[in-house]
Order: sequence, then structure tokens, then C-alpha cells
Amino acid sequence: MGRRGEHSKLEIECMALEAAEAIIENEGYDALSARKVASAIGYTVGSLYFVFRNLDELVQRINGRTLDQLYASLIEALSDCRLPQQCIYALGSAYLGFSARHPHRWRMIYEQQPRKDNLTLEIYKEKLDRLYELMEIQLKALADVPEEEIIVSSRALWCGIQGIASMTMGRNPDSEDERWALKLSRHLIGHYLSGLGTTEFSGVVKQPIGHVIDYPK
Amino acid sequence: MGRRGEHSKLEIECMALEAAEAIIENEGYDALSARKVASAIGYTVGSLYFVFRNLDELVQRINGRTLDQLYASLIEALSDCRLPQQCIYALGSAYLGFSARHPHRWRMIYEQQPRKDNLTLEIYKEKLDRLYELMEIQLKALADVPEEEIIVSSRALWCGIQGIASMTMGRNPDSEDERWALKLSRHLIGHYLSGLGTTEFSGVVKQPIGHVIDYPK
DNA sequence: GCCTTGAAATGAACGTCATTTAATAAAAAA
DNA sequence: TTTTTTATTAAATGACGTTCATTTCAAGGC
Repeated sequence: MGRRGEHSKLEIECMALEAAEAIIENEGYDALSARKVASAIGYTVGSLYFVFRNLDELVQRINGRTLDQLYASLIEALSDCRLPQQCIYALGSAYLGFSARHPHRWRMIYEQQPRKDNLTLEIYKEKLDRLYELMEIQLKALADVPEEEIIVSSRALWCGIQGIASMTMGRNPDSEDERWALKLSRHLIGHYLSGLGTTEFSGVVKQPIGHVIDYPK
Repeated sequence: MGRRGEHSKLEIECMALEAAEAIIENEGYDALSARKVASAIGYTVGSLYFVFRNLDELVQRINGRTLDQLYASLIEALSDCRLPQQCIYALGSAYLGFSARHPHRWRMIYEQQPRKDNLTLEIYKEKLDRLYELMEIQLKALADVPEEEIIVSSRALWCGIQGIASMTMGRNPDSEDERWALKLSRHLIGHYLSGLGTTEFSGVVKQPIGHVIDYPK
């Protein structure tokens, strides 16, 4: 006992996060336990509490990493499109793809109860805002409207996509779920964007053809 | 031990469901435990397993009841509207209102993992379809389109509303959450329906004024 | 070389959980 | 009355998150 200094605190932290991610990815959140994580990295339970305040903190950290990966997926998806409409479709597809590839970790993100005390919540909110921003950029490129309405529109669209993901995932055999989700997504986004051109929308729709957008680095 | 016949099996079942509902309503799903339910109805843990196969079955039963109550709320909301558009808005508001009034029980419905083995899933699916049907009725009254497209539209709308509920609930102080959710809902539904009138929609939009609908009993 | 120190790591302990089981009380049937 | 059936319990099992007293070991001073 007490193999001192074999791994640094930071290394153990990293190993634990990766082990926990693997468990969740393969067996789901319910299969996660402190003992399982500890034994996976060759330590005992107590050591985990030397690095994390409790299991919840570990979960929050994983959620943070998942949000980062999701963001990266969305950025990558944007490199395949030009027109704002195409980009909005691409964002939806990428989101649905990610949630289908990592259903357990994706569920974890939005199933956690809101914990008031936590300052992790701030970072969390920041990471979410970054996702929203990607949609805002596309909407701004699509139409000249006041900031306020861009906010509402981007949230509405993301909520729609999120709802499709949450209601279609894991009901039918894998790939069929995803195709159905994509169909709903295209349908919802398509009709919603069409609606933006009508009288209900206070702004002026720009000519989108050939309009190329710079993404945040 | 063995005070036989003081309550029938069915009575115990009912008492347990109500006690469990109260716990979840007040303290959330995480606070639910077999022991707590049992002591709340004046029995011991073992008795619960005489009535339910396990805690999961109890949860499923509660979910079923919640879905029934949700359905009733939606039906009631429909009595205040005439035009299909109004009714669709009303469905959205009622759904959001229900999820705001019963956040814990509402979360339970869609946070359960899909359990393959369960035959409860069939009844579950039926109850969900009943909700979808309410939207289908409104959409049919709104436009002449093939059945297939009604299905897609109704699912898309419900998903959108569900997404709004899941992403807005429990973030900000109570009533502000709900107002923001309502705003997003009206925005999304409004633009989506506007979009239905454009070329992307394959059907013909009916004249909605004065069109009154019969609801299922 | 040996001793002290303090951090790293342990393993046992605590209280709680869901679930199972043998034992038991009482009602119903014989 | 005796037997069977059914309702109910208490105790046991194994797993969980979390805490903590204890142990082990690398490093620094002598």
C-alpha cells in the first residue's frame, strides 16, 4: 500500500475520468460506481475521494468534456456547408449524430438535476452558450433581425432538435432511430425556416446564395 | 405480524402509488425508496414486493398515471379554443404548464431507460400515441395532407415542445422559466405553422376560420 | 547509514439501498 | 377442530457512496 508518486494527482484524475467515461459509454450511467472506476485504474475507492469531492463532481467533469466534444463535432460539421440554411441543417444532423453515437453520455448532460450550490454550473452554462452561438451565427447570416429575436430563434431551434433527440433515441433498432430523427429534424427546421420568411417574422430575409460565414476559431 | 385483510392487495397498491407520487412530487425521484414508501403507508418493505415485482414496476405505474393526467390536462386545454392554430398553441401551453407544475414526475417519464423486456412498454406507447393523436387532429383540421405527413408534423411539433420543456425547466426562478418556455413555444409553433403554408408543404392549407373540431371523448 | 515527516494509498467501517427468503400470524376452508 | 392458504414481517444478502484511522513509502536532515 501507498505506492507513493507512481502517478501524479492530475494523472489519476485523468485516468479516472477516462475509465468512468468508458464505463458510461459501454454500460450506461447506472453502471457507474466509485468502486468500479477505482478498480479500473488500479486503485481503491478512497483514492478517488482524494481527487474528486464526490461522484457528482466526477460526473460534472465528464459532462464538461462531453460538451466540448459535442462542440467540436458541430464545428466540424460546419466545414461541409456554405449557405446558412445548409449549415443549420448540418448543425441539427451533427447534434443528432452525436447523441446517437454517445447516447449514455449525451443523456447524462441533460438529465442531471440542477444543483444550485455548484460553481461548476457557471462553466456549464458557458459551454451551452457556445453551442447556442453557433446557431445564432447562422441565423444572423440568414436574416436582418434584432438581437433579441436571434436569441429566441436560436433557442427555439436548438430546443426543437434536442426534443427530437430525446424522444427518438433508443426506441427502435439503432440506425432506424437515427434516420427517423433526421427526418423529423429536416422537417422541423425546414418548415420553421420557411416560416421565418413570412409576416410573423419581423426582419428581412437576406439573399443567402453564396453567402459564406466565418466560424469562431 | 400478519394483520391479514386490513387492506386488500389493491388497496395497498393504490396507497403505495399515492405515497410514492407524493414523495416524488415533493422531494424528487432520487428521494424515492422502497422503505420510504412502505413506512408512509404503514407497512414494511417486503409488503411492497408482494404487490409490485420491483421498484421499477412501481415507477412505470406512476408514469402511466402521470401520462393519463397529462392527457386530461391537454383535453381540458382544448375546450378553450376553436381554431386549429389556437388549439395547437393551447396544446403547447398545457404541456409546458403541466411540466412546470409537476417537474419531477414529468422528468421521470422521459428519463427512464428503454427497458426491452417490459410489456408495460406497450401500454406506455399507447398512452404516448394518444398524446400525438391530439396534435394530429388539429393538423388534419388545418390542412389537407397525406396521413404520412400528418404523422411527421405532429411528431415534429411535439418534439419541439418537449425540447423546450426539457431545456427550460428548473434553470431560473420558477415562474420566469415558464414564461420563457411559453415564449419559445409560441415562437416555434408560430413560425413552423407559417412554414406549413409555403412550397415546402405538399398539402393545401384549409381556411381555418370557424372550423370547430370534435375531440375524442 | 538511520530517523523523522508528511503525503499517498489503503481497507475497514457506517449507514442506506433494493431485493430475497424463511418464519409466522391470522383468516378461510376442511 | 385441524389444515391450508395467504398476508406480513424480520432478518439476511450484497452493493452502494462516503469517511477515516491506519499504514506504507519517498524524501530530507542527521
